[in-house]
Amino acid sequence: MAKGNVSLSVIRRLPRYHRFLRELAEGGVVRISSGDLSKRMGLTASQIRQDLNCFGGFGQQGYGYNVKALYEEISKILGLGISRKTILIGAGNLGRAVTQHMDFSARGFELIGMFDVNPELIGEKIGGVEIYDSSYIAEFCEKHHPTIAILCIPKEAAKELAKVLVSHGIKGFWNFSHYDLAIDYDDIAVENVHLGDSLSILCYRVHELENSDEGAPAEK
Amino acid sequence: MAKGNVSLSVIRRLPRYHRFLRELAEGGVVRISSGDLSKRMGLTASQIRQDLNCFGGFGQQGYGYNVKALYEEISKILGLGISRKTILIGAGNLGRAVTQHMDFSARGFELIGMFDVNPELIGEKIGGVEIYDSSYIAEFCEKHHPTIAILCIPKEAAKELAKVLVSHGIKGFWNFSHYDLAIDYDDIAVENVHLGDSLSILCYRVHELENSDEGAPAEK
DNA sequence: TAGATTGTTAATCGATTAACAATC
DNA sequence: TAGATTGTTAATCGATTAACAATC
Repeated sequence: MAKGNVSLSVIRRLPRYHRFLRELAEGGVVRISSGDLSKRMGLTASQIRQDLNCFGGFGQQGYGYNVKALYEEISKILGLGISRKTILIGAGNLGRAVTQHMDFSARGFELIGMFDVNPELIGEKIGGVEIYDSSYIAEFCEKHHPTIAILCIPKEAAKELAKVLVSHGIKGFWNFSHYDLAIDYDDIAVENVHLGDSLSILCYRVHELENSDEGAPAEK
Repeated sequence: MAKGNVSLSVIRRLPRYHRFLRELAEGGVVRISSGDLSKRMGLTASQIRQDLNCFGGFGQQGYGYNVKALYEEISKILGLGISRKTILIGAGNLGRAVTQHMDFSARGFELIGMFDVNPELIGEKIGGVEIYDSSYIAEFCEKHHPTIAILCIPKEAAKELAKVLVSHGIKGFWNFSHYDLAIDYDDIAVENVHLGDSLSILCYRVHELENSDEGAPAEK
């Protein structure tokens, strides 16, 4: 589907296109031009057309793009809807919240088990999914062959555990631990969610704003 | 402190430098060269020196960088440690998990109140911080003057609420709602955390990996 | 001093934007 | 047909990398 290698910049914009298109479709919009979409998204029309043409010519001259069709195309490009057995490791506050907050199944992630080292949590069910003892992970993987792991554990544990999980067939990590998983494996997909880094960036930007305000009149 | 305007690419790398330097300092490492750090972080030495020199010359020829001093400098650049009154809106699973999971005070965020529309939650305390009724937000802001808001609410609510919060003095948003806040305000700092987009990107990358595997021998 | 490593300038690379012929 | 808008090529812009003189 993709014409050659698509840059990370483009890929990172795809989910946002997908989101806007879904909203447009839900709002009953049938067709949209790159110009119109660019205004809504705060991008240039050129960029939108360039991005989409990495994957194919989905538009029509003089018409624009069919919202629903384009939405479906991007769904396919993203690989949404392909079912993938998923496990979550670390059923603490964050792990449980993520489980309850995200619609995993909408993106094809089928959560089949959660794991924790805390004996108090073991046996509990969150959204119908049982929490098992972490020592059972290897055996569980051999039995059920999950391919995705969500890591909500401290960084010390993550580093060691990642190796074990890879050796048991995990192909993708959604990593919430404060550890950059990507460095060690390049034949494995890793998406890091560094909430701490994100909060630090907010901090910088508020700080920056305060400094630029000093003396300078409010811009608008 | 900053020499002119620093690009977003550089800023987004700062928290990661900060994280690595803290770990090095904790590990007892006193000095480090850009070359050594580049290997650990998977960057080029050139990039590290370029990035740091946006803010000042923190190194010394022939020696490298003093780990602790550089860590402190980046802390200052990021504006960590400046106390900012913070409120959290939406004390559902995600909001409560974020509260318990993040060390807000380490970055100067002082959580002074949480808000929710769910009557069952009102009056409850999470980590010593009380959950109030959302209808009390405006009054609370007038009284306590928070400058940061963490949004853990549905996107419909976020759009409307953001306006209200801005009019009551909020300068920075940590936005977990599925809504791109940045478009409307550019004199306000916004850091969006789109967990759904992040999961979609993981989906794409796993998908891409599977496709590149087909036929091609395993790379390594 | 000699070796190491920075800060900084120049070269390269990649991503974004502009332009426009093709065409619905 | 005329107007609109794409797909795509070329131009620009910005970010990364390389190189090296300065200097600890």
